[in-house]
Amino acid sequence: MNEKVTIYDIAKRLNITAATVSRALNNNPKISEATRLLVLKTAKEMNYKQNKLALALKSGKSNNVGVIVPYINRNFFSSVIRGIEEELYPKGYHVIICQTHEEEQKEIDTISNLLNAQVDGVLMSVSKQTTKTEHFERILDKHIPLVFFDRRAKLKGVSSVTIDDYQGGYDATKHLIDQGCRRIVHIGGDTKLEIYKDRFEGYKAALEASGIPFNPDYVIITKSDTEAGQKAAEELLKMKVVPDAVFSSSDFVALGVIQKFKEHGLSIPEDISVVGFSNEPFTKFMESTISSVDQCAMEMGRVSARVFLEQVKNPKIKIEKKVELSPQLLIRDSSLKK
Amino acid sequence: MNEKVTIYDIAKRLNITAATVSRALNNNPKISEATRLLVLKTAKEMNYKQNKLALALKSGKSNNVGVIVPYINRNFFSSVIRGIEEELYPKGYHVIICQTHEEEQKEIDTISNLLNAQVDGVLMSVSKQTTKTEHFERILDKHIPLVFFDRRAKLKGVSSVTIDDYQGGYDATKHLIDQGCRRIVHIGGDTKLEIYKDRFEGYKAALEASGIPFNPDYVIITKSDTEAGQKAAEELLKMKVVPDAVFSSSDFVALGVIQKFKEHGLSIPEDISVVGFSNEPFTKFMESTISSVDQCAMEMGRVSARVFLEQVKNPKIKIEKKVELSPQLLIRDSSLKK
DNA sequence: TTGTAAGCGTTATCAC
DNA sequence: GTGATAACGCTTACAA
Repeated sequence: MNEKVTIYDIAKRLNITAATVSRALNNNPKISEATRLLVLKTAKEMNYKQNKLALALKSGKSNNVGVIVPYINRNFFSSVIRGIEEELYPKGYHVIICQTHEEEQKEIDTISNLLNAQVDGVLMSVSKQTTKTEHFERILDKHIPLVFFDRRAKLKGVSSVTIDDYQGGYDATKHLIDQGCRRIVHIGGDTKLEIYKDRFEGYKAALEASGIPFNPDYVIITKSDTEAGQKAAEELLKMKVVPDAVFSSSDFVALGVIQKFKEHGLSIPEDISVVGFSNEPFTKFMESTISSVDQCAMEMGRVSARVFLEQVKNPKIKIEKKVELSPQLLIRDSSLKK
Repeated sequence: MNEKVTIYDIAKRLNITAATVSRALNNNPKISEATRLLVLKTAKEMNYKQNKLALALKSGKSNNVGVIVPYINRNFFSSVIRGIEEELYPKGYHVIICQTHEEEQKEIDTISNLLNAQVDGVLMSVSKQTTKTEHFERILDKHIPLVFFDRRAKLKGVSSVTIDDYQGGYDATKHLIDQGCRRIVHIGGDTKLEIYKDRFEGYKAALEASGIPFNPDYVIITKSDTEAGQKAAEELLKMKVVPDAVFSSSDFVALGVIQKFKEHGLSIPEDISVVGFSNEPFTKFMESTISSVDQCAMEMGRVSARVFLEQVKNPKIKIEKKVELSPQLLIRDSSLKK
């Protein structure tokens, strides 16, 4: 009972041909109801399962999509992937996971691999190191749908799903201003990445809208971990006039900042208000919770999947669809003065 | 330049046959060095890429493995998957992700799907709802390697990679005893799941080893979220003699317990010590950190992948390999008295 | 309505 | 050492 049953086995059993079996199984109209039912019945009896690989080779469609992220065990990315999987599985697609470790070369290799494996689409978030675009073009050359989520490459004709990072930065900063803060620091990431640039721009715009002059000394560009946050906080503590708020593009950095400030006896948010970005789970589990901007990760995954499905359905039309989800500012203890 | 190049195209160009091209590409010894190099050169020139699907159909090996978890965006599972991916990618395997949402039917469907897709192996953590084993046997019938990680089904002849949950429960409880606690509560999950049963057994064994009588009233079986922890804490607060320690099989429950206790003015760990399980990221980010038992998620993924590789290398040998990793007790604020 | 045969891109087994 | 051919399991013109 463990050997593979093919349509030939069914055909042999019924003294018909494999083509007929195939037609019956695929509800091809050009077949008599009688044989159709008979085939279906015996197929079930014999425990026939379609070999997707043969189908894939024949049709050129593997029913697999590749999803490429820096690291899969980062909450944001695993949540996006969850959304993608939940949207695509019911449509018969399987999700192949690949990690770049933020390395451009690995991204290039991975794409090459996925193309060899004949994936029907690639959904990805670009690695931080990436500067080239040739490997993306190789996907487009093959007319395979490519969808960027969150981090996209500068490339014409490619769809993307992001949040409005500018708005996120604006809202966060505006909220701090509303709380009475005036000396608002921004700690961000490398502005070569659009997401960080946009958050930074949103920050500046909010300052300007409130008539607060932009101070370049109040901007720190650094990595996205707790340690970087602590170091940044040390810098801030050295200033003649210590800032009264921090808007960070990373929750981890926000956490590091808070830790260091508390260590120095400052109160959050009374002395310094802090808002992070990403709505990492820990921000709401902390004893004193951290305000953050939610990135709608699962929704981003779902929407990315839908954009892919649209493109795969209309292969001729080359649409560049840019979906921008609305980020949500979550105001919590770290920035809400009583 | 975007159309697919096959070995036939190369053959045509060189006026040789596809078989020869194939041999050259696969370093088959029965070929002259001259043609080998020539083929390799033109293959590169023409930008030939092997079609993995054709190879897969021919060989019966897809170079894909299915990984099935309840939810991919749970830190533990995404970390295991990261480990699996990092171990398997260099060996040429792709990881296909599937989620069961803890539903048995979805687990059954998923396995059926993966088998149709001719995966070379299945690595999985069993859903909480699962009671049947037929769907696992279908994998074994096809002689496809099956590896359980963390949660395994009761099934002979299947390899598994787990942590020593008994030891984890023992260590956590012993630590609480060493801290001077005597009225130690255990909050666990459904003991139908081996992991919860083992942690519970470890707890009991540690009590016994220290001559502390086991008290059934000190055992609460519940779900694994913060709310459940808060409810459990309320029950404990109603007791005539309030316990002095809690060992929880879940970090989320531990968090809920701590929140509720603090709400009632109790100090952690002075009044009640708490140890959780899983080493969820938030446990070490909290202002007052939570002790927990680390489950070596990434390592578990790596090892699971290696067990799969072994089995796939020796298809004849039917080994039931049971790897048990050592959990690591991480003592933090919530249980360490000054 | 059903059968025949070609083809998807490889590799493997024969011959030569 | 190279070529011809079959085979993996399926779908689909084209015939019948």
